[in-house]
Amino acid sequence: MQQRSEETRSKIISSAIRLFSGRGFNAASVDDICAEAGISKGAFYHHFKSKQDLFLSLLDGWLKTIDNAIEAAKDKPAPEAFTQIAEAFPYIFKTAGEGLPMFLEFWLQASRDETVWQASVEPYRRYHKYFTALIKKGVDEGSFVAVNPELTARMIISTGMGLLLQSLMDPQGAKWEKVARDSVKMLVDGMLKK
Amino acid sequence: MQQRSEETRSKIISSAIRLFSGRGFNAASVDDICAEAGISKGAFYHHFKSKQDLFLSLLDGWLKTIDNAIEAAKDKPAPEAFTQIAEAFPYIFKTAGEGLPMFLEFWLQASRDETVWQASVEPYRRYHKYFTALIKKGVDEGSFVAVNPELTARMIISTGMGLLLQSLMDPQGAKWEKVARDSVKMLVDGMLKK
DNA sequence: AAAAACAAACCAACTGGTCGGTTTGTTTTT
DNA sequence: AAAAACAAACCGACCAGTTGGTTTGTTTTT
Repeated sequence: MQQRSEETRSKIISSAIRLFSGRGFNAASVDDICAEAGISKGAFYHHFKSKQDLFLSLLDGWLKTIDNAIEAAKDKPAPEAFTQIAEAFPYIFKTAGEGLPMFLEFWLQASRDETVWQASVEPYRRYHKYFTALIKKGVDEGSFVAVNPELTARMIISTGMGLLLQSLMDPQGAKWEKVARDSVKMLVDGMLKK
Repeated sequence: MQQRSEETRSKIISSAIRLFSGRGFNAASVDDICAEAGISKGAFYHHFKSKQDLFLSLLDGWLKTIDNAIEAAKDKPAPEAFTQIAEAFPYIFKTAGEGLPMFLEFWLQASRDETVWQASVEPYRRYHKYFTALIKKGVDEGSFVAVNPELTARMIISTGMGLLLQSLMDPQGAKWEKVARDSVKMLVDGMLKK
């Protein structure tokens, strides 16, 4: 009963991730998603009340994986916490399927669709606050020099986003994961007390 | 006769920028663009042979403004060159019209459309090479410490892209321009020999 | 300088097709 | 028998692009 239902649902979700990230929300039709998942339109509308509903559900699941990664690094000293979160990034930003990044699609829709924006803006601000607090904590612990934590947090987030964007255009397998790791290392090293 | 023609063409272009950046390439229809520009579809297809042709034409113009900004900073010492390019960014990344960024739309289409990718990848690699060379030049001039120029260039580009992405979601007027300026300053300071 | 010819610029109606979404009735699975 | 999935048909809206005819400004002829 729930077994089959759950399987169908997850087939829809992984097909949707693949198509949304590959073609974009608008260009991927419900028909396409159903065809990819090998299910009927009826089944689709049994699980999601609309295409947008599906999208918001994907967004929700994705935000949860970020929260989990942050939660898992909660009690570590600041430099280790950054490193650990950086390690989790390649997974977070690839979500599932072919490993194509949904992230940009989430962001884009958030900038254009009021409902998606509403669902994203609070978590987004929370992440920025978290990174800022983590830097301040590093300063308090005596391991970081007193930089501008607000701005530095912004830049760390920016770097992650920018690298993802670049990897989107110029995909070269695991190479970008190394670049991401090296970048975080460089940023953290820059903050470390010599 | 050319007067009127040129005026129509520029009306199409500015409407297209507004709509593409506001809704995305797919969601903005040719009908919408014509309505916004206050011209007919016939006029549209007189000036551009397709919607994609219009898009490529916008991309081309945009890449030229970047080249110009880089060209203008050519002979300055490295730290000044970075600062000058950073100053030009707010203009480059806003293109025209309502000031909404077309950049993301260019990037997105490049990752999804072979033709757009072809038109973008060479300039993109050129910019990365340029920044790398600029950092090396700074090292040679004795003003920068010997960092990893390749990676640092990537990070500078990433930071710019990431900040733009953030500004897209959380628009607050000129605030992001200040953040961008401060970020470049921070990155350049980090490279400067103490 | 007026008239005629011309081509570029433009318009508005239309084409063939696809879209997301929904409904209806049937079959399979639990 | 209830839940889940299916297949097919339907719809009003919208899409990019085409067509054929009209306006506009310029050039040539008289």
